[in-house]
Amino acid sequence: MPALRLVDNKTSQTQDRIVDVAESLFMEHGFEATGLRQITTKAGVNLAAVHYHFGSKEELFQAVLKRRLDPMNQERVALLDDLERESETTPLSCEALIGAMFIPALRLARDKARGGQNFLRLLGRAYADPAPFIRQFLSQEYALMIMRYKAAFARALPHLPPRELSWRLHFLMGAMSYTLAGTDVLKLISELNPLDGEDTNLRDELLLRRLGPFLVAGLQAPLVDLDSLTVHREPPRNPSKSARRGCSPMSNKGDN
Amino acid sequence: MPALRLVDNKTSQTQDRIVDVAESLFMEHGFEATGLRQITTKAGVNLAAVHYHFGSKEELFQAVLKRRLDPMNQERVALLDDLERESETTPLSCEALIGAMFIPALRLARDKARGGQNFLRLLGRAYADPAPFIRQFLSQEYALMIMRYKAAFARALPHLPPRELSWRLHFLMGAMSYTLAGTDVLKLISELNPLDGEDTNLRDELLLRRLGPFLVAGLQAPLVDLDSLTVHREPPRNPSKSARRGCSPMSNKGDN
DNA sequence: TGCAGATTCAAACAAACGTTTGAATTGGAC
DNA sequence: GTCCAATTCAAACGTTTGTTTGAATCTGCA
Repeated sequence: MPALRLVDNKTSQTQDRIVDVAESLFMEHGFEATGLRQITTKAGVNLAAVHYHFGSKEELFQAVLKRRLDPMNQERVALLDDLERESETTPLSCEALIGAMFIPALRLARDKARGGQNFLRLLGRAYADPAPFIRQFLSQEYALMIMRYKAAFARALPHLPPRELSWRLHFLMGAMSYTLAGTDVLKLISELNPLDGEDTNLRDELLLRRLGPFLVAGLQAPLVDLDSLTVHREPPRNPSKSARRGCSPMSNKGDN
Repeated sequence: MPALRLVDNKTSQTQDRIVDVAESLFMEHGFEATGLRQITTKAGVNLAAVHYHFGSKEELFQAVLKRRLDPMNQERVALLDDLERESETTPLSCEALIGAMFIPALRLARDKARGGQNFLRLLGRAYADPAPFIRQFLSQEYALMIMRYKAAFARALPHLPPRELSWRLHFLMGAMSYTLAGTDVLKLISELNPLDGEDTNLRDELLLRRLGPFLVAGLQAPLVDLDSLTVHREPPRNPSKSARRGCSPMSNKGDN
């Protein structure tokens, strides 16, 4: 039984080819539906090479994610470090924090021709996967970055109670990852952008200028009065009344 | 070869058991990773029953989704019908529209003990699945509802250009589906809610009171000036400048 | 040249996959 | 009781799955 990855000074060509092909196939068919034989055949390597270099299919999957995820989150933290170093006294703005979170992801999406965009779709799939080894891997992979940004947002929005902030960041991550994954099953943005295929930097800037204000406004939304809610066990006979009841309590309490 | 589903007056017990078990297993392991033998064994039915009643594994999957998706989206449209009938003249508020979209989904999540929540996680997986038969099925399943609400939001936010509205609804669906799926890989809302296990109606109302204002504020965010953006091919040497540059252009143009 | 150690290779492992088949069983209508 | 259709059943179809094995090949150092 050969030792795993004893030589790491010059990463083998075989490993790279496997990870490259695995990334595209995992993205296309998902983790479970992708066979090792598809990967090794398309990569032009022997089937046993996967287990020799990575140990198992699961570890190969983690290697695929780790290769791009680690640099992205490190860049996010580095940007936050820079921001905090430059403005030691004044708290950072939500705009700056959102930009620092979003830009590394966009840069990743743009990287390596089409590989980057594929990776983010693969990441979107991994988010929704309940397999323990994936969830555990992802949560540990994001732990540091999330902790840092959570603290930074708490300073940027000092009036928000901690739990309210957690929820709003939850919504933020939802909108952000949904947008980055770019699945759009609902064909909401079907009207094709006339800038498609043009300058990607310009497209990214356009996207950030749309997503940014949406998220900033959401984060800064006025606080609601959670105490005044009344609960009804069963909705009343008329469904329309139930609907109106359901949205009216969103009325806010103060003006922030 | 027996005809498929010729008798539909009294739905067979076997079909229901298959769909019930398939829903929980598809949710747990995903479509590809779930074997028909797992389903039929756990359901206590014969292996061939799946093909007899549904035709194939793919059609079984669609049946699982359709069973809960159809009523939910029909309820959404019905609520919108009621709202529009009641206030013919004045345009509907964003709060009302968001509530009408969200409440049927919450009611589904609460339905059938734990089955509902499982279904929404399964739905979250299906969103991210690039398999053509899933994407085609979902987009046709949502088509009518999305069209109706898009038009309603357009009337509620008449100052938004169509493309801007599409993007904001895209962000809205991202936050909403991410929240409904309830995966939370990033452990953002780890601080467990003290209301856990208590009245679900109250929990739902709380959730809507948090998500609603966030989305309303996002939808009503001031318009940005998309013309004034300048594009840089390569980010400057100092990464912090790149970060600040990335978030500052979010500054808005008018006050809506 | 010769000896390791790292890597690749073809081949096989048991197990599970979706699907099909044809006979056995069931349930009502006459 | 008989007949017909709907349904269930056990068994097998041919593939494909992830993983393992042991020998062959390659690479670099003495």
